Amino acid sequence: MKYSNFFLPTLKDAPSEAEIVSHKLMIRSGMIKQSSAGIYSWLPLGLMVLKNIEKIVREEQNKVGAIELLMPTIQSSDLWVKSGRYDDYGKEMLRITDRSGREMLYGPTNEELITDIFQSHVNSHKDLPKNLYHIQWKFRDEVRPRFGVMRGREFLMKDNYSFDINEEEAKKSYDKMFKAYIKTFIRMGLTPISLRAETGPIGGSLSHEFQILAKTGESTLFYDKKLETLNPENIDPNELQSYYAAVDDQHNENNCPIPKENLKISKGIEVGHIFYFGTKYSEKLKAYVQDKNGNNIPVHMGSYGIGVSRLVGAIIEAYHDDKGIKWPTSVAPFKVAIINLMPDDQDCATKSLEYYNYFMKNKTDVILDDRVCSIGKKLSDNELIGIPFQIIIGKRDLKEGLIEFRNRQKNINKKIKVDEVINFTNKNLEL
RNA sequence: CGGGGAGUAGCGCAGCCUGGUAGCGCACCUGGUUUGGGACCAGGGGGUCGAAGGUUCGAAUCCUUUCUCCCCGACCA
Repeated sequence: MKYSNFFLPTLKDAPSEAEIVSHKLMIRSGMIKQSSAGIYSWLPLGLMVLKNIEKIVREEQNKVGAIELLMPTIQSSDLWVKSGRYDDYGKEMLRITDRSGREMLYGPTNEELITDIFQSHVNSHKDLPKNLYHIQWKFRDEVRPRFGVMRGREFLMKDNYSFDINEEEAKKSYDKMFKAYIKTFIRMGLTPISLRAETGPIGGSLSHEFQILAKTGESTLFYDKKLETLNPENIDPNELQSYYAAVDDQHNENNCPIPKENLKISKGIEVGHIFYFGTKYSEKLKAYVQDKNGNNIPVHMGSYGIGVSRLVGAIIEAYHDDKGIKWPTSVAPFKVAIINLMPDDQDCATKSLEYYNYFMKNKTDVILDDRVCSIGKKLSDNELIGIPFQIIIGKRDLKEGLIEFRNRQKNINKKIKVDEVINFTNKNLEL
């Protein structure tokens, strides 16, 4: 992508409505524009990141055998009446009446719909286990939306639902998801901390929430330091679940089960939540299968959510400095930025294009900053949008056969010979 | 939903107390000079002052109503 052809409206000052750093940076870097309280348009740069996160989530789900489908945003109220949640959900649920006076709603979650889909097609224990998911926009009419996309009313969520014959099998599905979640967040460059959680209105008996570490996080976490150094290739859910982790109001110094030297305290942001809730919905919505003996039994279910749009904000909370965003490479909108400081200079233009064409051909996400504007603006815009690897081409260095290479995350600036730029960048991309 | 704050140009703000028909910085447009950190000079465009009603010869400014947005709290992916 050439910057001059792109739509990337950066701002020097954030609008006064933005308070926390990720919200400010998302607005300043032209990722989102607020439409109304808790509802945002995703501008091209923001959408790219959202899609990258979505892709990682999808890949990790598919790897463990979850099957993607897509359910609607607008649902009819009748299934919710059956499950008993039409009244329970209260004002958080956005209710809509269609032209014939039917009561509809913008789905805040999808247990009812998925259970209905399941029950109408699955009748035998032989079809189990099943794990279905979708990535869809949800709406919860929060009393007080805030923190930009981290607590919007409209948000993109990956939610899946597992169906098993009994509790023991359901726990296996649960653990599989648990593991997939840890891997998903690690792939995004984050440090996930899993905590045993309250089940809340979704109900059930077993639940974990996943927080990621960020200095500016909302909750304070107390946890075993082993949770900080996980090897994604070698995750044992049961072992992880046995490690100590608690949010501040559950933590008690006096009966903390682990020694003080192993206890870490950090701020976190919740980005995922998983539940096992047994037969709560399957009984109400008649999701029964026949077991080996021909008995109709309700399936055991779990549900698993990842806040995809929230992750965009959360990652920024975890990775930024006073100049802007520092994207982890895996989710960055572009991996490489080629910054031509002097687009009017023939040599600079030629060199920039040469690199640009190379990366385009090699399918590396690359942006060429070919704008005619001051150097300061160019460099600060690129710092703001936080592309991990920046190749800076200017007349001064080029005369000496040099180019400046920057790693935004590691704060590394380095002069490199022009001929080595491509190899050097590729080497960095592999890390 | 309780408490607090704010709506004036795309963004950040001043003006309001003490009414006289709107201003600054950035951004934008034109021309020129610049070129390794948001550059400079000159010229220029853009606002029914959130909305409605009222007071007044006259309202951004005073009064009333209303809408929106933000912050703190209780609640959540």
